[in-house]
Amino acid sequence: MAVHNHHEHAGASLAQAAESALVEAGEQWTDMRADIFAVLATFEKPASAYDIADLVSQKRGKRVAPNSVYRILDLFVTTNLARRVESANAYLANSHPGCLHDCIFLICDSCGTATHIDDDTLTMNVRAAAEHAGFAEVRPVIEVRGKCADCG
Amino acid sequence: MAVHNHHEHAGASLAQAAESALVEAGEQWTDMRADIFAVLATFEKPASAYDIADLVSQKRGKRVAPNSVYRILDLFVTTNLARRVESANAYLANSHPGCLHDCIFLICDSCGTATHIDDDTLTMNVRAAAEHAGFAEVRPVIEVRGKCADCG
DNA sequence: TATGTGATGTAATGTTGTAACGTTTACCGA
DNA sequence: TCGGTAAACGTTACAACATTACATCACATA
Repeated sequence: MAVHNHHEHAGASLAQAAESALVEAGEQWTDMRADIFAVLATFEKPASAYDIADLVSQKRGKRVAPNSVYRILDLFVTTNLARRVESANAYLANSHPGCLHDCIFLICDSCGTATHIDDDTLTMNVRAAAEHAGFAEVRPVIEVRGKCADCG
Repeated sequence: MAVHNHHEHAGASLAQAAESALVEAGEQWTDMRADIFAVLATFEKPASAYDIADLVSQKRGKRVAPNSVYRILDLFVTTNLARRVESANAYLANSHPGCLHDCIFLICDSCGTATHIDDDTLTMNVRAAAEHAGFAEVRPVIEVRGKCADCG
């Protein structure tokens, strides 16, 4: 089992960490980005770009188009502030930005909440298998749909 | 490394195998289903429901609505004749129906073609990790995006 | 024939994602 | 202070993916 130390952030601490990470990546921490990150971070379940657009629109009292949200979500994903959950067409805030991982997401089909596991051994094996098959620049997508402990 | 014997089917043999598997599952092998499976099986890349709808429409000389295609694709997925590739919003024919697996898909971001690996040890580890976290009835989604050998 | 069931057809709509292009803002050097 | 530039953001339109509700058809059988 790979050992790995995390800071699991939440709330203001998480926003702080996100800001640092983004600035470190040479990007700006604008009001819009802060708002979108804040909204994203309040979700337990993967949030769709449209969900976020609605909430940010409310928050600002002015319509924010999905389009703008996608742009910023893409930025967040490439800078590792957020993750896209492919099997849900939705996004999650990364609770430990600045720390690079292949996450394994667990999504409950019943209540929709998502948690994640970090198991570097496992994800490395997946990468290795793909590379062995001749793939390069691999980006593993490892998600597990199922029924969570609460819904069991 | 888990040992596992497959029949990797192709062409008519694959259609045959699919038909048997579907009938075995207590479902009918209709013309429509045969056509959709045939079209799906010609693809190297994951095929969207709309792609399939277009081709089947041509083949039949009559518009087949996406709706009908989705219905049948869902049936194929539940009976293990086809797989959904979550990260591509598309489907692949299962080249060894009747044989139950958690496949690992490798999708090339450059040319779009998909291959798959069967590594039961690896997928069992993913299942185990999810179950250890309290999840039940788990369905792993393991896909790797990257650059295939040909595009490298 | 009447009735039930499963498969398919039709139409409408909802959801997710992108493209193209215009406007604003922040910052920099003259 | 004045333009110039580039990044961020806004607006509109549209493309791609997916579902819902309901109608119809074919076939089996009471």
